[in-house]
Amino acid sequence: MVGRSARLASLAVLRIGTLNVNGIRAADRRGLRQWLAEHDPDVLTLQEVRAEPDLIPEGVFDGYHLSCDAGSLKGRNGVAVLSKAKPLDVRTSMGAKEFAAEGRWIEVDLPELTVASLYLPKGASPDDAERIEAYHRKMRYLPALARHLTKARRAAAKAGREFLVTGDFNIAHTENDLKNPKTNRRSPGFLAEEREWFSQILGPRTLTDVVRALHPDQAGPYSWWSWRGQAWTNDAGWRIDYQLASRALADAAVTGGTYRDPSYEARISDHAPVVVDYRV
Amino acid sequence: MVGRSARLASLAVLRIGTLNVNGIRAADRRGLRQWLAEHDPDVLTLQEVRAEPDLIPEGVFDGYHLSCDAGSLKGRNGVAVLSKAKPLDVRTSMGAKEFAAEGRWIEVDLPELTVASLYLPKGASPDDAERIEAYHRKMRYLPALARHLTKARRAAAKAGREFLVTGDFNIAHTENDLKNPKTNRRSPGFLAEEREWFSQILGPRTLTDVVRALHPDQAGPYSWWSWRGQAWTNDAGWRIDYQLASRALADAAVTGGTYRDPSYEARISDHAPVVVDYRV
DNA sequence: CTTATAAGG
DNA sequence: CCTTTTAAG
Repeated sequence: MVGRSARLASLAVLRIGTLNVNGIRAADRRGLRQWLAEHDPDVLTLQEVRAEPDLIPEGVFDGYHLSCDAGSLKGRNGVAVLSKAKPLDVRTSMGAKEFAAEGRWIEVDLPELTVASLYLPKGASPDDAERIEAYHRKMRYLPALARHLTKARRAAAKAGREFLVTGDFNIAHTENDLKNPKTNRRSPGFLAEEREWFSQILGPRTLTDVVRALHPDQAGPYSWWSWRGQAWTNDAGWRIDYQLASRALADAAVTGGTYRDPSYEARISDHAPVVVDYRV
Repeated sequence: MVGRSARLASLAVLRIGTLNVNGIRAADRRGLRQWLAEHDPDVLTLQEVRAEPDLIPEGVFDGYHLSCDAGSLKGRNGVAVLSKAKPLDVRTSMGAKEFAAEGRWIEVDLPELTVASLYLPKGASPDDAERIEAYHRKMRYLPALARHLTKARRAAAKAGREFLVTGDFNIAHTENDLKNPKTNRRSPGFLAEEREWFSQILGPRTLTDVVRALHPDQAGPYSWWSWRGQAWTNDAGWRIDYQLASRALADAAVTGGTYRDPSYEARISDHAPVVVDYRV
C-alpha cells in the first residue's frame, strides 16, 4: 500500500479503506489523523468508534462527511462512514429487531455506490459455557445479516449503484486467513459454522472478497493482531476485516491490502486499515 | 533534600519519608523504585497503595520490611510502612469501628519508635449537597483519630518509644500551607473546622509538625498538586502530607522538606515525598 | 487529570 | 493487553 502521492493524478481511482479503530479517541492519540492525511482515502469506514459523535475529538475527520451510528451502549460498538462525497441517504438498520440500535451497521448511499460499515459480534466458543449466549447471539446475527446483504445489494443494483460492505466480520474465512488455523479450530471467529456462513455470502454474482481476489494464494494479509503477548511482533494475525464488493466494483479493484506499518509505534489500533484502490 | 550519599556516613541519622503514591503500580511505572534507591530512607510510609500486597510489583520494596493494610475496598485507599528494621508489632485499627478495614491507618513498632501511616478521608465541601455524606464522614473521622493519636502516643511513651504519625491528612493547616488560601475557604481540606481540629492535635507536649517547625515562615513546602490544569507548573500546591512527632523526636529533626523534582517527568504521584532526617 | 474498577474485546 | 465506563480523588 503506497501513499496517494505515488499515484498518477490522471488516473481516476477511488480509494476505500476500512478500519476497526478500537475507540476513536485512542486511535486519534495513536496517529489516525496523520494516517488519514497521508493515505487520503475517498471513503473510510470505521468500526468500534466507541463514542457518541460529540465525543469524537475535534478535527479528526476534517474534509469528510461523517455518517455515524453510535448505538445505544455507551462506550461500546459504533460504526461510521467517512466520505468526501456528501451522502444521499444513510440507513442504520440491518433488519433484525434484536440487533437494532447496537451500532453495528450503517449503510450510506453515495452517487454511484452504496457502502456499508459492519461490526459483527465477536461471539464466543461453543465450548465456553459461561459465554454461550454470546455464541448464540452471533449465530442469530449471521442469517439476519445474510438476508440483509442480499436485500441491500439488490436495492443498490436497482438504484444503479455498486454495493460494498466493509468492516470487521470477526470471522477468518479460510486457513489462509489466520496465522494459526490448526490451534484455532474451536476459537470464535474460525468455527466451521462461521466459515460456512462466510462461504455462503460470497459468489461471482453476489459478493467478492476483494483483497483475497487480488491475493488469491498468500497467507493473510492479516488485519487484526491481539494486543496480548507477541502477536504483533510475530505477525500472529487474523484477516477478519474485509471489503466485499458487487461484481463490477470488485472487477475494478486494482490494488488492495492491509496497511501494516513496520514500526510498532505506528499501530493505530489492534486492527490495521484494509485499503483498496478501485479504478472507476 | 539531598541524596543520602551527600551525608557523612559517621552521622547517625534516621531518614523517614512519607508519600501518597496514588497507586503503587502507577508510582512504580513513574519511578518510585529509582527514587527509593537514590534517597534510601530508613522508613518510608505510604498512602493510597491501591493494591493488595500480592498486586504490588515484584521487587519495588527490596531491602525493606513491608507492613500493609490494604483495606477491604479493592483498588482504593491502602496504607503501608516500609522499614529497614524488622517490625516488632503491627496494628491497623484506629479505634473507630466505622473506619476499621478501610486501609487508612497502620502503626508499626520499631525498636525505639512507633511510626504510623495515615490516609485521612478527603471529605467534601459542606456546600456540596451531593457529597455531603463524605463531609460528615470526615467530620466523624477527625475526633476518632484525635482520641487514637493521644492513646497511641501515650502507649509508645510508656513502652519507651518515640511516636511519629505520618501521611496524608487531607488538611492544609494554615494559610502558609496552600498556594491559594483565599479562594479555598470553602474547599475540603481547608475548612475552618478541619484547620481547628489540626491545631488541636498539635502542641509542645503532644505532637509537633516537624517540617513546619524546620521552616516556620515559608509558604509551603507543598506536598500535593492537582493533576488538573497547570497546578504543578505553577506550584499551585497544598501541604497536606505531614510528619507529626513526639517531643524528643521532633527536636531531633535536622533537615526536612518536600522532594519536588524540577522535571515533570520525575513526578511519581500527585503527591511528593515528605522526608525528614532525624539525628538519633 | 489520574488512578483504580468492570466488562468487553 | 488494551479501551471503554464509573467512582474517587
